Amino acid sequence: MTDATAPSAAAQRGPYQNGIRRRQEIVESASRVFASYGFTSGSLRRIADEVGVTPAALTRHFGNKEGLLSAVLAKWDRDAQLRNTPGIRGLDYFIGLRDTLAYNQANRGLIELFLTLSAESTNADHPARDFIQGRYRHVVATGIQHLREARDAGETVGLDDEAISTEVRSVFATMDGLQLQWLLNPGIDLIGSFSHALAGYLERWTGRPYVLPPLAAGTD
Amino acid sequence: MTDATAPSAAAQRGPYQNGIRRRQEIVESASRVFASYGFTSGSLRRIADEVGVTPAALTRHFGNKEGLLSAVLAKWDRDAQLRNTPGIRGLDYFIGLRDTLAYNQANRGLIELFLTLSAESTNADHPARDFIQGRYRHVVATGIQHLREARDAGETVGLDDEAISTEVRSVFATMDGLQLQWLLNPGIDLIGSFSHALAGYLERWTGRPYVLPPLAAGTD
DNA sequence: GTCTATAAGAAGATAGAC
DNA sequence: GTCTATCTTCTTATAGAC
Repeated sequence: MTDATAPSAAAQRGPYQNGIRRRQEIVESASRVFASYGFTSGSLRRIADEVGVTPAALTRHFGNKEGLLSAVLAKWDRDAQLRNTPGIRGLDYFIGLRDTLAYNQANRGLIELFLTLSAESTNADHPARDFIQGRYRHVVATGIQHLREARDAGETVGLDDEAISTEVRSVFATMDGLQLQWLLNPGIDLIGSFSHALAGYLERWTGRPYVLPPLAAGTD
Repeated sequence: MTDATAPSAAAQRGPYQNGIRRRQEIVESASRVFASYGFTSGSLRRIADEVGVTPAALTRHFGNKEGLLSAVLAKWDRDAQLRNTPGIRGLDYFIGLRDTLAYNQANRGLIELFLTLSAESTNADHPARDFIQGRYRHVVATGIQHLREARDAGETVGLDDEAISTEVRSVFATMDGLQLQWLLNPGIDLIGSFSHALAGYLERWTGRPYVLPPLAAGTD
């Protein structure tokens, strides 16, 4: 396929334009396939068929299958960084987790990819194990930092460092577990259930009833 | 399925003794392999190698790979029934979840199997999907029943049916999420973290501080 | 850059010997 | 009951044409 469709203005006639777009297509397709079938069972052929090329084109672009997985994880990390809003701190960080959940619900593949790779990473020699472990460490560390900040600002009652660590882990556990339930049964109210549970955590931390502001619409 | 009846006293010299024992060995090995690699990626060859037979022997016993999975799930269900202690009701049921967690921690393969199959069952046509969905439905229904019983006995404050459903789902979500964290990082205090979170739920339900009795030793 | 063709191997499953 | 041998299909990866 020569693909000599010289596009008009925007597309420069530079030599690597199509290759870059093709790479993006492949990474997006690979994300879907790995999310659905896992890394081991998700085949290069299926990805290639989705994109409309042959498996040889994939190994050409990414060296081998693990190289493609690395590209998928790198993109995941990059996208997560972009969604990160640095202005939110302290207890507001946890309230903002509902927006994360809403985003995940609208992008089901993200949850599937995390869960599938986590399950596979149960094996010590899985290529994504370090990434998954590191990502969890980072998320928990961030949560701990924000809850400590809230405590130091006097917004909480009776939380020592150990309790903070446990509470943060429990919040993310509840979040992950509800996402798992939603994957298996999309009929459940994911946001509502988490909001309910989150209010419970906040009430315990602050020692007073907590009213959650409604979810901002259009979080897309 | 033939499902030969259990041999009465000592090993009768009946003709099927070795076959039955061999079946058990295969199912146990398959549970381990499916837990580690998933159903799709866990191969008959690996299971056969573990047991010390050829893949042909496996298909001979169970028809095909799905038949072997069915046997694994059936055994899982049977074992779960045996651990079920029918005397525990109401709020005590939730306190008893810590014992379940302790058992799971001592039998890591159980958690791996559930998580791996859940992740795979994300695909609508996975052979274990109905089983996993049904199992979750059953667990949630049981929890709802016990929490309602506690409410009707006047042990809780201000819980309508919808809140009960949400609370029960959140408890199991926290449990599953902590188990996932423990699989990825066995260094965390699984029982302690869950006990802490569980106390929070119980305090919210009963409206008063809740002191959890220590975990019974030797839950094996 | 993507293709066809192909290598080298592992998968599930079957047939028939013992 | 379990074996060996074999079938078909699918896997990742490479070589070379265009």
